[in-house]
Amino acid sequence: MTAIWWIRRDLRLADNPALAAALLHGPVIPLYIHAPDEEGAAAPGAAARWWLHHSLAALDGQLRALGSRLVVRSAASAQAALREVIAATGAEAVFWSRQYAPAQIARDQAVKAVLRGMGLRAESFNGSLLCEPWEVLTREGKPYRIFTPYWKACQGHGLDRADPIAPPSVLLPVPRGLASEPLQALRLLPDIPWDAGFHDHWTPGEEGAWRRLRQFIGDGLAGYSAARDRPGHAGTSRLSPHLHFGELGPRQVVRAVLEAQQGDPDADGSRFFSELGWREFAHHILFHFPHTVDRPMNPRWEGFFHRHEAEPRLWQAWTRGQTGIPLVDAGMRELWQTGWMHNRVRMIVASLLTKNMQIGWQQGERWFWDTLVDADLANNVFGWQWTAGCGADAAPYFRIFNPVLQGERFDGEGDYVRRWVPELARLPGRWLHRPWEAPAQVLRAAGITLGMDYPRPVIDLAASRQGALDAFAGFRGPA
DNA sequence: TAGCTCGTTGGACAA
DNA sequence: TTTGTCCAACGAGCT
Repeated sequence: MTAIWWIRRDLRLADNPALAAALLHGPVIPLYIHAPDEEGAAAPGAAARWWLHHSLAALDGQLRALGSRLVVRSAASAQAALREVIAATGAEAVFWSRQYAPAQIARDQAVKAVLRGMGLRAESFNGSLLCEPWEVLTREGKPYRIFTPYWKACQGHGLDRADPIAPPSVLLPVPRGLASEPLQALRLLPDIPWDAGFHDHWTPGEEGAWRRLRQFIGDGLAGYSAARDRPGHAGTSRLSPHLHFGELGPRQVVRAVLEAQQGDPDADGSRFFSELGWREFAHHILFHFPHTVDRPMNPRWEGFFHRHEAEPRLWQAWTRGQTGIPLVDAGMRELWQTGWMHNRVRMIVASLLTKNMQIGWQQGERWFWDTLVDADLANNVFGWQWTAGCGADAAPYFRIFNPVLQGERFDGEGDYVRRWVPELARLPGRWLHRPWEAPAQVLRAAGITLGMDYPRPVIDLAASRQGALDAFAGFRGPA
């Protein structure tokens, strides 16, 4: 009794409950459907499409090694593609891992109803979260809005509830006649080769994910709490794109870290786990407050973050890493060249855009969406609203990052700025994060003419900070 | 129920 | 240089 494994963002064979259900049912058709128009705001951006292409290729390789292959279809709707494959194969069941963006939920509900109406088994599984959003509620049965109590409750359910499901060791072949499009036909890769540097930093696919996880556990876990804040050092796990595409599930990550902890008393996973917790919380918020896709979680801020929507000079400087503020430029260039940015720097560039520049967070969110390989709707929207001060965060509005002080505190050696803003490489550390204050002879000795080799700041940090504070204080919410 | 405490990631300024 | 305090007011979640 043939079953379709409808593959979405669960591009792995190990610990995959949808695949496991399909295997129990009978011969499995691994089907990837490309129907981005259906996904709304969650349709992958350019950098994520690059990842998706290579991850699908990797999955196809794994499937072929086991005797199967990936079936790829592009279609106007997933439902249409599923019907075609069902008609061609006589499949009697479809299994998939859940997604949590509003458009995806609506699509899946409709698909499930139609398939069941046709007499098929249609079931969805939790393939990407530690806790389903509806499992973790306050005692009043309402969704949490504050991280700490949420995470406490989530952990109370047990992070390591079930044993991981082993990957299949062999698969039955997909029927010969069942057509599949070549991956290239999906046109996921960029026309202009801006992705040239990506391969130096990333290996999409389940194998690459495990290599990254093992590397992190070996090198990074012990010093994680302190090292994670320093963008110039490889102190973070860099698992975010692997998790987004489901090449690893968070349960597998938890399990691997717990096992490592048993053998090493220095390895304390709790800080790292709480980062997984933020990922969970972001999905929890998106599920329970679906309007946050493009509107503030708190309606009080409706209409506030739009004022300099069309300030092209500031916007252009920000996107291109030419603001004249070294840490910000380093981050934006790291993003452009690698498809990723260190988390602390994400907060700092977002703070500059939304507060100092007073450009709407939605604009920054969409830029990140297109340029991050780990772009994840729940995380991205959550992070931007958090920084802008209109999301699930109780912090006061006067928290505005100062990119100079942040640079001096967390990139004191200047490794990060020197790497991504090489024109400043010869500037002494004392001036590296504030080149506009450097004496003329220091700049000369470093081979820098401000305004020529490196921009003067496009915005006055102190004045714009005050401007943002005034704007916040003066805003009384929508009428 | 009503009250209490607390809120990932900060900055400025004074001492 | 480091440390402490303040910067609004609120509302979530617990007791």
